[in-house]
Amino acid sequence: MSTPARYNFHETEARWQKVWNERQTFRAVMDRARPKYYVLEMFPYPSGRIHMGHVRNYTQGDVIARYKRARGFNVLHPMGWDAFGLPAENAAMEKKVHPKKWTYENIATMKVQLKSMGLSLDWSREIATCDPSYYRHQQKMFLDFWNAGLAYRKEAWVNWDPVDNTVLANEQVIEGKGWRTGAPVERRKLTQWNLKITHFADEMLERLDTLKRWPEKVRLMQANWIGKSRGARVFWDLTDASGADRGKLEIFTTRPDTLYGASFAALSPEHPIVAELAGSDPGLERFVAECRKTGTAAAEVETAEKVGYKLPLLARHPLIPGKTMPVYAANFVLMEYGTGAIFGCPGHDERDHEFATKYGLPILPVVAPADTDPKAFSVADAPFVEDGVIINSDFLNGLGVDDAKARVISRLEEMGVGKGTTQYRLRDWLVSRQRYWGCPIPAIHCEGCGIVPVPDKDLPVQLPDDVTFDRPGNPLDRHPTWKHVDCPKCGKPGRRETDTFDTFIDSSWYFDRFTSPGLETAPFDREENHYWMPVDQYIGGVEHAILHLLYSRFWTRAMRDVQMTDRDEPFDGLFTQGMVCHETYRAADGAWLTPEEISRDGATVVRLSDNSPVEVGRSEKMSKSRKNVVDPDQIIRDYGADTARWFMLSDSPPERDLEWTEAGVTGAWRFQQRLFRIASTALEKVPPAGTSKPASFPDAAIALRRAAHKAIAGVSADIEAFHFNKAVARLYELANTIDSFKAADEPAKWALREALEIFVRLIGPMTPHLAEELWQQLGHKSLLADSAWPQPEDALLVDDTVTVAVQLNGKLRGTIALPKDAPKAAAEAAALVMPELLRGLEGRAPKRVIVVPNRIVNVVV
RNA sequence: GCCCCCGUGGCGGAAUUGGUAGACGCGCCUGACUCAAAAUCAGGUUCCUCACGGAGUGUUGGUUCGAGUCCGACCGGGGGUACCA
Repeated sequence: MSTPARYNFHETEARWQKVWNERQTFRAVMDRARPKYYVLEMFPYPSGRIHMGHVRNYTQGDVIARYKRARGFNVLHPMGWDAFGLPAENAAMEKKVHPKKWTYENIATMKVQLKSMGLSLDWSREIATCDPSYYRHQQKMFLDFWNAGLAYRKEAWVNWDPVDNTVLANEQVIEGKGWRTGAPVERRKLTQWNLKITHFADEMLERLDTLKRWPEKVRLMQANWIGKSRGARVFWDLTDASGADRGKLEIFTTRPDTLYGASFAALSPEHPIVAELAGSDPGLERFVAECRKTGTAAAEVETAEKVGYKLPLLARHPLIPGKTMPVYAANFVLMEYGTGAIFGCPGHDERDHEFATKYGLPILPVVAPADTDPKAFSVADAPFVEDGVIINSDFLNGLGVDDAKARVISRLEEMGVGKGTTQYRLRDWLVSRQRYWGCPIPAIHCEGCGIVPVPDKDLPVQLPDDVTFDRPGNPLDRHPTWKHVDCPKCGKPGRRETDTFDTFIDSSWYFDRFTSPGLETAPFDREENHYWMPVDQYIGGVEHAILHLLYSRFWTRAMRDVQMTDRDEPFDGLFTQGMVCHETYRAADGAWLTPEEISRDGATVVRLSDNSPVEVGRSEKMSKSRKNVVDPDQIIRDYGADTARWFMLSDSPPERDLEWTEAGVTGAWRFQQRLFRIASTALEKVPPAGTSKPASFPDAAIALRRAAHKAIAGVSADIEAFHFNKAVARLYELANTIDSFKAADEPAKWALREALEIFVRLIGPMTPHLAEELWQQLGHKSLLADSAWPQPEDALLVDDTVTVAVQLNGKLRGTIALPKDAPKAAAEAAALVMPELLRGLEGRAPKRVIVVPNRIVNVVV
């Protein structure tokens, strides 16, 4: 036997990539006769180089794409670039390179890197969101939404990121800090563009239940973010100390059942009534200013004491004639939620209790635990927030909380002093950004006409190239000429809007654009879009559970409302993959070290440069700051794309974090080599392709055939269920079985070829280059990428003999081999003569014997 | 605080509907090959015990002929979210 050649992945991977490219194997064309399958991974931001997170994401998507393709689906698997964004501007400031140049150079680099992974992508559909041919349609859609009342400008308190010098949407503030910079956000009152995402709050919440192929976790996060709560709005008459009418106060509450326990009213410091009073009250003005200073960071909020400022007003209780209560401005009342005003019920709310205790306000219990004597029940020390029975509340006494809510709301409505309402936590999407490298907002400010849309004929509003980044702030704003345009309505000099769109708009419809990427006259062709959409399988990081995934659901509905599509949801199936982690290393001086800077010998780890000891830290998400990054380029160069892909899929379930280890990679690499060797050795024995099937097989060959056909069924099910690690384990098993198979006669050799062919087809989605190579060596002229997925023979999926466990009182005593579906009596008889069982029985007679066919016999004494 | 998820060998992780716990891989050990090493190949590898056997899926209690899986309480880890009235 000749020594098998070593597998040259360099040459092989490049060769097959070239073949796929030249034959345009993965080009997608609409074909109504075939079922479509749209596989999409979240497109990358062109930051410079791909990282391991990309490799994991795109490997998973590629497995699905290639698998579905083999199963006969017309697969669309495109790739593009989320190309607008702040890093390009930061690069411009630091490296004096234009954002456009920087972005396109990064795209070029990353495209080469992605191509080296051997992904089954249709590159002819590549798009970049910074291309005017893309964003012109975005501008047009925005104008349509504006026209339909889904976009508006409003002055409001907004989140300002002081590092990026721009406003942020609510979703982009994480624990009081900017999502990109981590800087504590400031509150500013500004006039900004908003999209009316709240218009769809209820629909988006309701439809979550129908997204069966989304992770439960993501649906839950979105539901919490939308935050629907039922309650009531209640109107309180305000008077001053003399009893003179001072208007009405509207509050929101989810606990109208506790209205009889009210002891004060509190307004947000930003409430209009407070603002008005502050004009003539310097003390109040100081209080409001003080509240504004307190940050919104989680730690600050938690420790901040509840403080109030008593206003010269009294509120009349809507249900208790003659009862009035004090009115405060209070720092814990938010202007953005409800009506910016509350009533305080200290007996049944933590915050109100703290506030009332501090200011000596009455604390009256109006709900008591069901089995407690109401007279003995006190909430002086702590509020009672659980369900119970209403007390001290006139017509509500004796009711449960839910009944009381319904009863009091109908009473309030009868009296005309309140109404039942639904409140959402979700707020409208603030989309203007005071930045250059984004899609210009197509609007013109005119002194006479107000804010005017840019006419269709003037679209796209293109970014000017000649901008400077020598100063902070928005380069568009200080551009000498760009913003000076005439009003399209009256022709007088106007001013162009210099804000650009939040880049999350760019990514809210790119999946639609992929269905007709070159179309100039519209964002997409209706028929193409109707054929390909929705995305059947979307894959990306869970960090977008709210941001991108919520915005995309909104944009899809907005397009529907302006009659562009008839679709409600963009993504039929969603999978969120885990992060790629790596150990961290620190030198004695505390400096982080890269994996290349260290050397490992058994348990000891030292620094390569000077052999000094290195402290090994826990595995964390790969990040530049901790230096625990491994460059995919390097891995692909040293081990090949197939090895990187195989390792990404083995071991860890795809939704969980994966720890990247050098040992794991070399293990994956050795397996590629071993496979090549197993196949090469076997190839010398097997009959040529197309040899007809023998009439019968020896037992060993039947066992091999069973193993191969079971692998088909198992791997298929595993891929469908995103259990790639289990599919990998099955493939190892099949490889081991093939490796140890001795093909003595012709039927056995035929079975060996069959098993090899099945194996090669099963690894096709995972290690496509090696599989394509072996497929060719097996004597096939056509591409594996164009071949159908193997079909298992049903007869080979079931065994004719099964191993049945025999237990004594539930403890395993041994196993017996029985024909499949043997009668219970036969199983029992076979078990009862087992020596291991008899020894355990010690002569006792069985009280009961439980037989589960094909599984277990349990003897009970 | 509230909501959700997860605790299985030295490690990553398997285990349809409750039915032989530890598949598969990594690591480690032994042996073969080699002057030697690497690579490769063969065997072993949950723990205790020489063995027979026993124990074992975070802890603890329960349901069941039988529990990693179901139920209760607790401990630990992770994620989401929050003065949301």
